[in-house]
Amino acid sequence: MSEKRPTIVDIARLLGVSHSTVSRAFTHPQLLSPRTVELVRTTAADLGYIPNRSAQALSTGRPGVIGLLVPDITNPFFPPMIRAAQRVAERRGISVYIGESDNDPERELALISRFERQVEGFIIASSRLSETALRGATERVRSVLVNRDLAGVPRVLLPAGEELRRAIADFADHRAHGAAGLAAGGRVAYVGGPHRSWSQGERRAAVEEACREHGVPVTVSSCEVGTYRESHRIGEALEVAAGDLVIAFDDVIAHGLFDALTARGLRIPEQVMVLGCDGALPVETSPRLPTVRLAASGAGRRAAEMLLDAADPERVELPASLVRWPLS
Amino acid sequence: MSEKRPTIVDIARLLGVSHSTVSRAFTHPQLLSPRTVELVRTTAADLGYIPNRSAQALSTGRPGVIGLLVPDITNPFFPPMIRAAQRVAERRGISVYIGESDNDPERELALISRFERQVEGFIIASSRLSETALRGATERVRSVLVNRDLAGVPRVLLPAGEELRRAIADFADHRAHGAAGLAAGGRVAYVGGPHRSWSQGERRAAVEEACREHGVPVTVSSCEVGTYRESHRIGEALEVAAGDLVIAFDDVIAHGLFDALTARGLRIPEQVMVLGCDGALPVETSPRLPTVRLAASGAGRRAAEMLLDAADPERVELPASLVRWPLS
DNA sequence: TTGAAAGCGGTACCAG
DNA sequence: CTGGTACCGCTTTCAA
Repeated sequence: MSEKRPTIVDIARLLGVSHSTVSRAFTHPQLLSPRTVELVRTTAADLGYIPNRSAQALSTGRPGVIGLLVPDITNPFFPPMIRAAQRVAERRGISVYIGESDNDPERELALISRFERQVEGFIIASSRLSETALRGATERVRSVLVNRDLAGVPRVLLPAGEELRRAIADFADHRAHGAAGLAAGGRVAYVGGPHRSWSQGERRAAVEEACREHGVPVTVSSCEVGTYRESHRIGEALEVAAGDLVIAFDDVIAHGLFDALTARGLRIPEQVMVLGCDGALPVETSPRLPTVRLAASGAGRRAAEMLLDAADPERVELPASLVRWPLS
Repeated sequence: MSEKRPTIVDIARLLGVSHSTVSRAFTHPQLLSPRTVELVRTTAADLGYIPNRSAQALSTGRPGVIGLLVPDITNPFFPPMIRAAQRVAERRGISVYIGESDNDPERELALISRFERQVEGFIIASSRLSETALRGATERVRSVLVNRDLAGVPRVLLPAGEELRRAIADFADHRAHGAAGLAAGGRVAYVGGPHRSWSQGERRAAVEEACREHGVPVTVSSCEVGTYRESHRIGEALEVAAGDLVIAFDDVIAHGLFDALTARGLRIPEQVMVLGCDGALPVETSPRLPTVRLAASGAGRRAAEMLLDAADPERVELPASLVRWPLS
């Protein structure tokens, strides 16, 4: 396998032209006579010529690759983002290195220094780095952040706060009017995610603010790892009563809570409502859980475009949508 | 950002040695005096030297990258595989290009030709290519297949057949003894996946054979796209009665069927059992569905090792395990 | 044990 | 419009 593939020199020799001509036929065809371009291109195709990216990278200084860093590829939120970014890159002839930090800042930093020399830039999703570390990295390599709000660095944010506030407002409203089996004393229980991330802060703050504003009591707890299994355990002990609204950091946690609460005999959504976040699970439950659906694909696409088109709009927010919400 | 990073020439000049010496300090330290090696290495570290992979690739002819092709990155089966392969590659200083074919043979082929010149080899998971096309590709570039059984090409297989047979044997057994609410007339309904893949054939064949062998009537149908939504719709119309066993191609389909059947008033698993495959969902249902859990991570790891260590054992099967199965 | 020099496969500048 | 040539950063003979 892998016979020696033809280079521009082979093509040049075959055509009796200089290899610069062959190169130009691909990179600056305007400088050449249409006939020459045509000739070069067809023989190149005949020979099965494919440019050597390493050589191009070396001579242009542009590697033709971007790095995409995620904390956890098995979190269903990321694959759609990866896919979208990849599609954009592909259309521009650019490849994507995938790097997974495993939620570990050390590993994230290691990945960055491992790749920084080889890529045109990074898309760093849900970075676990400290502000200092992240700023240092982004100063060395062109980067676009996803779900991290660092002033001065291009970033795409998927805030869920607005929709969470809406949900809580609806909840407070129904509660006040004693509608639909909601007891007057209903509370909100927020179960946060495992990491200190921008999303974490944003969602929690929104929940707390909205509850304060609407005079709804709220309790806050957190996961350590964020798996279904763990949140199920949390749900077994969670202080919840009929009339409450349980808000989870994400859909996986929401599902664990949902199942645990159901097992405790609480009827959902009639007695207790469970609201998740992300909207990227490949499966649903029955009854289907409401969620704040985030534009993961949109974020991947936008981030890639910002990175590759070097566009300026440096802080982009993509709207979320509250779906399957029974109170609106 | 991106100041000019130091090259071996910078280090060489600083030390008053030739740049070949610097190069050797990294690639063939045995050839140098320990003092020189030490000297070069420390000043390299001081300067923050990072080798330029493109240059290395160009001069050695080895790109230091492998390509990992999957049909659908949002299918929860693949991320653990990607992660595992990535870890192995990383440990060897090799990066991973991720490519998604979107279940489209054309796209898969396009990705292959786009990458083949830039990678040391491919891991091709669940290829959708015809045998001819795939053989052509694997002749040009070193490749390891996952879940595709092409003689002569190194491959890692995750067969589910044995465990499916076991499940059906259990089912037939219980049915014969009229145990646990299983009506004597119970049947097996197999709902296949959307693609003609090796796994598809393997699972379906196993189900049909085992049913024939045990004298259990079986019906076979198929998904067109394989989403939760679609399989839910299929479940609404599926011909099922109390005492039946429903086997789905994967867990996503199983969940759709499960919810639809539950909505039809069938109690699961008391009246109807639903068995999935893969065991990679980030969430579970309640009651938790049994599944044939495949070693996705193991496959990623093995495939990467086979590719990078150029080892010979060319056909590897990784065992599956039937989990949460109520009849064993 | 080290240096000099020739590539690897392209790009891009300078002439003509 | 096209050819000649230097160069990108590193590896690898070949000599010394």
